[in-house]
Amino acid sequence: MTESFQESYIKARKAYIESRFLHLNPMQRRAVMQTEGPVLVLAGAGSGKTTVLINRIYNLLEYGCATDSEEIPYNASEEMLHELIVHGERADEYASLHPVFPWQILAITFTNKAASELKDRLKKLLGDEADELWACTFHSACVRILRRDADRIGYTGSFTIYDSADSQSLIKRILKDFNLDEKYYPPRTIINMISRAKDARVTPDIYLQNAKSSFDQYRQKTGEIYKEYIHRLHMADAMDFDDLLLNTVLLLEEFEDVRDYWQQRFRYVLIDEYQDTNLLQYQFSALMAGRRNNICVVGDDDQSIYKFRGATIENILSFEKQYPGCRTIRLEQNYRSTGIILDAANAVISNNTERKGKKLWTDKEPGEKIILTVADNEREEAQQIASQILAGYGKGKNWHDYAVLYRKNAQSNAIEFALKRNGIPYRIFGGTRFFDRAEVKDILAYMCVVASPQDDLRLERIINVPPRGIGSKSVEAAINVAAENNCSLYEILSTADEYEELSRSAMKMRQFSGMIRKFQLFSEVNSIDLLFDEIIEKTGYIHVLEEKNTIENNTRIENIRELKSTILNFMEESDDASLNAYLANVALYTDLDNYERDASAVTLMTMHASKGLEFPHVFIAGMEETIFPGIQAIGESEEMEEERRLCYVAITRAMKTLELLCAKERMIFGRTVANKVSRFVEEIPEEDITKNIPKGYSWRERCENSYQYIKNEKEYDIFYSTKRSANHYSAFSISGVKQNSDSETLILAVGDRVKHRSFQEGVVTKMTPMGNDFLLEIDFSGIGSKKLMLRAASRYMEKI
DNA sequence: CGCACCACAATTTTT
DNA sequence: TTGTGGTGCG
Repeated sequence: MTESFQESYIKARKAYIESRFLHLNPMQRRAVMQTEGPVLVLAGAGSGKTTVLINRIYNLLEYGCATDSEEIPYNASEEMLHELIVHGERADEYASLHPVFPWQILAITFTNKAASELKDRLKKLLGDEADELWACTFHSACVRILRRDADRIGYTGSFTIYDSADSQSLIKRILKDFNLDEKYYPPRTIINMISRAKDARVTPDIYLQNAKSSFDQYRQKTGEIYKEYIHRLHMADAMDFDDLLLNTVLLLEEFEDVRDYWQQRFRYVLIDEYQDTNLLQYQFSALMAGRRNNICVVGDDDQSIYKFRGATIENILSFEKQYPGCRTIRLEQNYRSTGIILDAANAVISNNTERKGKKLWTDKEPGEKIILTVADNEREEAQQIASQILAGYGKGKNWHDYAVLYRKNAQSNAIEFALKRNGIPYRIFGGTRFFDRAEVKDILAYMCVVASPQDDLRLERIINVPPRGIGSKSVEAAINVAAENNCSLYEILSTADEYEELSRSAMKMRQFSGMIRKFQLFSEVNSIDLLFDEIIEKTGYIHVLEEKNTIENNTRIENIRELKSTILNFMEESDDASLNAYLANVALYTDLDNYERDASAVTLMTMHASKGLEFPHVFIAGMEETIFPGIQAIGESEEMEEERRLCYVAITRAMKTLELLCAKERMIFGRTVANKVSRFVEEIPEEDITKNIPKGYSWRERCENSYQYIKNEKEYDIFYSTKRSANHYSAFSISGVKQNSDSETLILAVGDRVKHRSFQEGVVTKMTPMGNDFLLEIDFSGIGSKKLMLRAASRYMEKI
């Protein structure tokens, strides 16, 4: 076989495969065909990222590494070459080189929704073969890996998963047992701190050591909580979200055979939304890609909006350094939006400094201008949206062509109300999630306890729900006994009459544990939907709700019915319909997964939730300083950049039209405030925008008389230093707001020392005007920085 | 023990 | 304005 034959074979093969991907643009095609080694795909919004992922996987399965290899089949012949050149019948076969089996591919996404969309699209392309492929989230991938070998690291294979609400109640429980005040140790803050520690791989012991050497009492306490938290999770055979990642990484690092197994298995690793990965997720990816280093990450640094939960943009910025020889591909052609929308998005994001730099372009028409509407208040803002949608619907648009995006969930109220009044069907995402509703959690808690009775946390939740006469005193006593005997609460309940201190409710406790026992036996021979029915029936849960025929109770019953339908759904779709499998699935399930693109309804969601979605017509409500960008970002350049990225994400959701709205005044916490129009609006080029502003309204004028608008850190500093030198004016005379007659609001300035009723002494480090009030940041010695509203906090503070 | 009412505090985004 | 957590009474 001559060398030139080999060359022409490779060439023909490549040309042939290329011809199979002609529906892609050249950059996309490169991303599909560079199969070997590390690849970084910087994919702008709407640049066909998912298409690339799908086609890349298709290419791997169909042609293996043929497009990125010098190797030719050992039996390559002139005939085969000819077949390739003329695209003959057997060309497909001859072009293929070491095709990949579906189970050798690991494709990681961030949301279940993205994962199932990937799967669905692959299924359409490949048929049932796609089922073998791992297209899942980090968390579910970790669960699968852990289920197999959890015993190596001290868990059983059927460990339970705690969602964030579970973690929070566990923290609260610990605080109680430690006799610590939730005010000093807000559970949320503690959870955040633990989460960060885990991500940085700081163990409780290291954490405590650090705290001790720096004589930090507060950190020492939180360290103890951290330690206890881990301990209790372990006792309950439970892992929280972070543990899933951490333990997987530990497992892979520690056990060579386990690592080998997975590295051997997965020839190709693909990671979506790489800009949102945290340290652990990076380590996980690196471990899985292992020796072959066939890792392809797809992401967009401009769309990194989850820094607050530990995502480090560094991962994507430094990918090229971490993987020398990496090949970088930029996808900048946008297939989603009109020229004007892209122009606006580019203009806004260009105000950020920390980015790789990328400019979206399109060959589409410029399209319609962006509209800015200034409404009188949030009610009118919502009404504007409703009217526009109604008008569009009248012209033949579908409800699902519309989306309303906002910064925070609280904004949805007014919009919901307006849509309701106008009879517009809508779907809302976020807010209290379905699986966070009390009734849903209750029923699931029953199922958890049936699956693993040592789950004290869930047991405690349902021990008296519905009421069965085991009050908090009795529960407390039983918990104490359990702690003394170092065993689970369930064990104590089932042997309650052996303990004197439980004599009063022993009967009821035994009845309860007997019922759980019966459920366990029941579930051994029955499917989960029947177990569900049995639990509802025997606990009388729905029955109790039915007794009071209130709207609330009816919606609760609805929710429980809905839960049943998710169970049935799960049983249909999953090949492992065991109780454990269901519970694991449920913990990782979010509302967004319910999202149906074609449901005939307007979509309401936060900008965060909208990532990855697209809509022909988009409204963004609340384009005001202090809302978007949020108050917390003003004056903080890093956070401001994140807000701006969020704005970029929101703008690029729109395909055809985009309307921005703001209100002259709006109610926040029962108070009317006037905000300045968002700086992001001003960053959009004049020529892209049509301003729909009431006569005689000038936001520029407003801004001069209002402290709602603080442009950057410098101005901010000047603002406060002037205030300070002005010798302690009342906050309210400063902001030009009438002082309350009964007000005993403190007169404060940055630098003042205060004494708070519960937090003791602290120093005011920051004052931010907010509505008719000020947001104070006070650094309390030992506790750290706290944010308080001046008006409210004045009653508990004095100046010292 | 359970329910109703009151007081207070708090404001972001979520796999 | 909203939600939560604590208290006091039946």
